[in-house]
Amino acid sequence: MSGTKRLAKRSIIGTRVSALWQDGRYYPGVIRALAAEETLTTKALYTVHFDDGFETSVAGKEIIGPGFQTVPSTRLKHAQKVFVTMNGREICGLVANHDRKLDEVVISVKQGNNEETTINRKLEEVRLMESRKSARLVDQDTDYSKLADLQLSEPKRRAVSHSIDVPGFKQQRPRRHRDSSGDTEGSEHGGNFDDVEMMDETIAAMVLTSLSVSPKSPTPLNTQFKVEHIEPTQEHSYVSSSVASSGFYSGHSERDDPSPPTLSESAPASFEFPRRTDLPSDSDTRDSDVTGKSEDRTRFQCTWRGCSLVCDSCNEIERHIRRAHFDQDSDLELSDKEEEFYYTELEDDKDVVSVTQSFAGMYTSSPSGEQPDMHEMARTFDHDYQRKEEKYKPFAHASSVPSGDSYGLSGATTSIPITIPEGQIKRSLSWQIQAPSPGALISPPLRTPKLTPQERLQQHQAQSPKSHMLMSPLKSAGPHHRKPRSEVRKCRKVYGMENRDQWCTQCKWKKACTRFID
DNA sequence: AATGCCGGGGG
DNA sequence: CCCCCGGCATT
Repeated sequence: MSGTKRLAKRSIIGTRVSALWQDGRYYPGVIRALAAEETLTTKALYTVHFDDGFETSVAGKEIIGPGFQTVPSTRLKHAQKVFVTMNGREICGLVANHDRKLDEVVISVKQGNNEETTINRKLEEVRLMESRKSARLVDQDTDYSKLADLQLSEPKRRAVSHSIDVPGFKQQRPRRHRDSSGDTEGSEHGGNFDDVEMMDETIAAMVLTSLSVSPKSPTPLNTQFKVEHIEPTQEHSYVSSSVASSGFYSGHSERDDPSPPTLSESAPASFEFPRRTDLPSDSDTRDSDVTGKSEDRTRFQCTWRGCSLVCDSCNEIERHIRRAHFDQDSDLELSDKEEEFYYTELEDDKDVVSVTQSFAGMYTSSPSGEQPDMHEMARTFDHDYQRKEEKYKPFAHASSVPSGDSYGLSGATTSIPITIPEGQIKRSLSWQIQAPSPGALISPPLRTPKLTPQERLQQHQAQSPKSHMLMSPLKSAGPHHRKPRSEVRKCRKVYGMENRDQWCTQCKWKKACTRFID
């Protein structure tokens, strides 16, 4: 009737999922946004807002949940929290051991009283999320599992309101730690590289030092830009730069954990943290992280969404990109130097660029807009998601958001109140630039003989050559109810008939696809 | 012919 | 609600 677009009940945004965290375990959370759409060479990245307040980008393949993998493809780590059905009831337990070969997951469960039992399940019987119950429980759920696993290290308090500020106490390190207690990973190694090595404290320290703690902010411009750094999930740029750096400091494992160990961070640290509320402070370190470095030379900045790492040499940055963003660290791949699509040189104008980008990187819950860098713009790929996200972002520029669809909002306990200083920020970035330059598309270097549904999906996304005008808000396309057939990115196409179970519900019911809305 | 999905069922 | 499907428009 009114809207041109009938939006589905659910899109990926807002989907409850369980996503892989740096510690190699999955944690419950909500898809917050598409952090980086599929490109020819890379997997889609989603911004996942974990129930415990953290937020980070996760590759689609590392997300379990409706619309994503149904079952983890890797070995479940010890102490991974899982859910299984036992006697018709869903119970929660911790993985004690997972034998891939035997397809056997040994789970230890705490029963009502205090007896602990172990059960064996097949991988596909194991869920990483509660099946039905939602938010409240996630939040409430006494994590028995953990309680006994390690003696509760500190009196935890429950944050009741989600928007309380924690003035003096900033969750400094947005990263969890590999279980300091019982991550007896060793139980059966089968050459599992899926495990995440913890980084040396030393190295971590170095990294942090070299990156984020430049003692002063040399650039005069910084002051002016400070404002822009204060809000949306600041940890974003923070996180990613350290992730990034870990990439080339540690040499292996794409997902190292560079943060220095903190004593009390316990294993799957899901519930121990006070809810993190974004505080408008602490902008300076990050500032320098991005802008503040030696000024006089060409440097390179990663333009990957959510990352704005700056490197001094072309090689470094490419390496970083390869490691941190492409899923591979082998140097052999990417023959055609695709990395160069993801970084940009910083020179005189770098101030603008980097600030802009870093902002774009942090945006998370602000209007999308990604590489606002005009130079590189010419060779952009698919910017389609800009439009999409535009619609899902409930907050942010109140002026231009069409309003109306706000269900993307994590139906759960975690919504961070974000206040964006209206005005300038938006101005300084142009959200919707797009440069459809068909020539810029390289033929995808596909090297997968057999495609999983996921990969098909990715291909599709990568290939679909769409770019039209950005929506004109008040203009309805026409009076006809059937809109011109949309893009070919529908569940059926993407997943194929064989994988019907992966389709979005709507597609199954022959309704309008909710997964690939356009 | 295949796809996308509306409108209209039934449980 | 959840699920199914006839049928039609679009490709």
